[in-house]
Amino acid sequence: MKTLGEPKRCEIVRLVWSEELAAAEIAAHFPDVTRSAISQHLGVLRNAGLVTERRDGVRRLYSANQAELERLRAFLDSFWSDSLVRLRDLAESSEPAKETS
Amino acid sequence: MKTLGEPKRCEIVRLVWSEELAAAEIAAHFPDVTRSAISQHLGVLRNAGLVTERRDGVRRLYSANQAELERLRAFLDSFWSDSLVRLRDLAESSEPAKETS
DNA sequence: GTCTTGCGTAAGTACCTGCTAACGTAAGCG
DNA sequence: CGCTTACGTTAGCAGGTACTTACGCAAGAC
Repeated sequence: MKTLGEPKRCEIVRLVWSEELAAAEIAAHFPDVTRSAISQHLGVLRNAGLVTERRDGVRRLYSANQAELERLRAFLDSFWSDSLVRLRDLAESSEPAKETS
Repeated sequence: MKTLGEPKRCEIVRLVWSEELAAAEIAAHFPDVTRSAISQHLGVLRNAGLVTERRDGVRRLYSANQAELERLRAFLDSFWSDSLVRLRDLAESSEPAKETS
């Protein structure tokens, strides 16, 4: 979650979500920073397991790790749903007069 | 999103999601850090609009800003659904042989 | 008034991080 | 072999940040 907190990394994941892209192609989307910076971001994403790397000759193709991203999505879903459950529990315990005879 | 990337702030939001808590009560959940550190985290969360503050005499009660958190949830949902849409579009454009006469 | 309680704020520090510049490396072309 | 391409990696730096310590400030209690 902290990894995707960085806007550039978040955008990189979106780029490689549906299509495999080479490092240079990804870097081309960020004209304001050097390829080196993007390469480091890719290293962080790869280390976090959010993207996978595939070698094609001299190029390195990156794509999103759907499984890991689905895990993150599940965690975020639980974050909200658990909280809503607690909200409901609180509502039930604070307004018991309605149902109690 | 970056704000919730910090584990302590994430946990604080969970704590005040369903019940209003005073600053000292929140700090009590983090024995390893001083109240000052928690107070600063609360400042960040308040600044980000994720929690709201209510004065009660000398105490300050914090609760989660449901509206803002729902906005965040919507953004995260769009993050995934948009990506899935792009995946589908890609699948359609890369396998047109099936349907094309 | 003084004292305590509950909290925010300011200053200072150690650490982390995102960046650039320069270098290293493997693949392919001649 | 050298040369280029497409990368990663390292060193170093500027800025951010999470933390502690110390202080300030309002609300009651007395």
